[in-house]
Amino acid sequence: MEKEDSCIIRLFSSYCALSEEDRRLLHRLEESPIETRAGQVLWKECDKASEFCTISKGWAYSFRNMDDGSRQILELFLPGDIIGMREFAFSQRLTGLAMIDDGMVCHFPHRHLVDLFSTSTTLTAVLFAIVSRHQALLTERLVNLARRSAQQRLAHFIYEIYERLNQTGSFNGGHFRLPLSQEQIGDALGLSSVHVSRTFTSFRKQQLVLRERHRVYLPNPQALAEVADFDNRYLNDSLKAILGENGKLERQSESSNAATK
Amino acid sequence: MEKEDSCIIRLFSSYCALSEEDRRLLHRLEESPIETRAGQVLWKECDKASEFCTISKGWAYSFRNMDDGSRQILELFLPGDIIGMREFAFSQRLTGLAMIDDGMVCHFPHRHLVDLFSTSTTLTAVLFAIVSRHQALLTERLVNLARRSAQQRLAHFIYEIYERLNQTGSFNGGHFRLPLSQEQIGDALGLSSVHVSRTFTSFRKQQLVLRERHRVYLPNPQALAEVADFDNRYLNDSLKAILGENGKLERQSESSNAATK
DNA sequence: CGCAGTATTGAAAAATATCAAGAGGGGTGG
DNA sequence: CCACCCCTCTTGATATTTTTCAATACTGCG
Repeated sequence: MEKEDSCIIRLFSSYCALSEEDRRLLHRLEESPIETRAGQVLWKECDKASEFCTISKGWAYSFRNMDDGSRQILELFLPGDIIGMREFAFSQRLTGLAMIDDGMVCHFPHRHLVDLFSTSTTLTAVLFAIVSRHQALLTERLVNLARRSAQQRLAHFIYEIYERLNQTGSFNGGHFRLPLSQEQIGDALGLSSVHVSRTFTSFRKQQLVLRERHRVYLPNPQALAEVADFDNRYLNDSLKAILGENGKLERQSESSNAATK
Repeated sequence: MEKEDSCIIRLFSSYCALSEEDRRLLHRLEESPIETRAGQVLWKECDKASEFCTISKGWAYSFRNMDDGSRQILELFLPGDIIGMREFAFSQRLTGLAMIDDGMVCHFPHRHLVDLFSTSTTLTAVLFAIVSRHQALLTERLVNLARRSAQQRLAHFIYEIYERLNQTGSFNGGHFRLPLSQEQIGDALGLSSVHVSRTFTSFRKQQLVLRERHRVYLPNPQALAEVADFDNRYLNDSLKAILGENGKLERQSESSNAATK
């Protein structure tokens, strides 16, 4: 991995070794980076959907506004993520998308992906793996919302972010930035902001999570994972060699990601 | 669509016209049909994952057993669905899979899909569209669990099944079979079976849903959809022409599926 | 007929939401 | 530099929703 690699190339190459040609194809997906501002809404429900986008800087979330005025935050996107794959088969957006931070995104039309299907089997398979992992995240979130207490939900949410930041190497020191208000966290967890506050207070008393403004310290990540009933297979098993046996596809060395659990 | 078409060919051809070659490729995914019994567990969490499967008869669900002994049902699979795409990037199953009905399934290894990527751009794109639609279902379920009351959840759940059965032409007369116990419904909705029972009772009083054993009558589907705050775009918009502009891919006539909403 | 799984109903308990009031913090304009 | 304001967070009291426990009824089946 050369240092000039973009986020998306780093993402793909964590799954599989890429040819120069593959890199060139991927670069097409990041042709026109756009600066975005914190709070900016990139699209709303029901907007026309004909583009994906990649995020190379900042955090974003997808959301759904409900009839009763409440809001559900569905996914949290960190740098390197691909956004909008849900709507590949749809003509309209099913969820809105908003920036949390200032950041940088690149749009590209659905058609570029179809082009990619016909040019590189490797990239197609990797893309499929990425979608598959994304679905695993979504599934886990679903379990979290449906079956766990407020404490567990919040613990799971924070620990998942901690793990994802770890994976992309964005975690250093015992703390990280969590640029979400308690209201936004509540919207993500299906809880009222008041209850999120109470839960944070309780975590502070238990020395599980110390939150200060937008900075979070985890004195004992392992303990937090246990509270959350966190099983990190859905995050850490996704770099397996899908492609090993096919002649055209090379298995990548495993050095880039330590096996866990 | 010839009458000899299998479920999966019908599924794919609802997105896009298929060549003979495409059909032949798809047939490979249904080589070895296996009879299954009601209640049979096809795989459990943590089992090795190297196969997808298609379901051609009967209903199935994916589930997750929680540490506290409860269970979450994540997805409901009806005939024609492809199962296990979540684990394409994983070496282990993340959820179990169980049959509701007696039925028929066909297993095929992940590698067949990679082969398909390298042989047919059309099928690849359609597959992607199918995955995308599946993700839309999952997202909608998430919103349902996180943001709605028990009444709305149940209404949404039932109405979604009603719509899906309509789409595959499996709905006739004013009623359909819903072969799930109230406990299973609760497991799917994150509710206790007791509360599911109360909610059904309330629906009966409101003449929204009449449930008798495993048969469900909807005197007024529209009213049910309104209670559920149901927006059917996520089910009915997914057959758009993704592939129109690419030379190799033909847009299908729209006759097979009426536009809705 | 009896049995096992499933469904219903009531009463009490638990979890979470809502409402409301106040506290803290950071940016902005004077 | 200060005052003010807006936004976010905290905390308490109360209301609502859903769960749990328990008892009883129902249903299909051997």
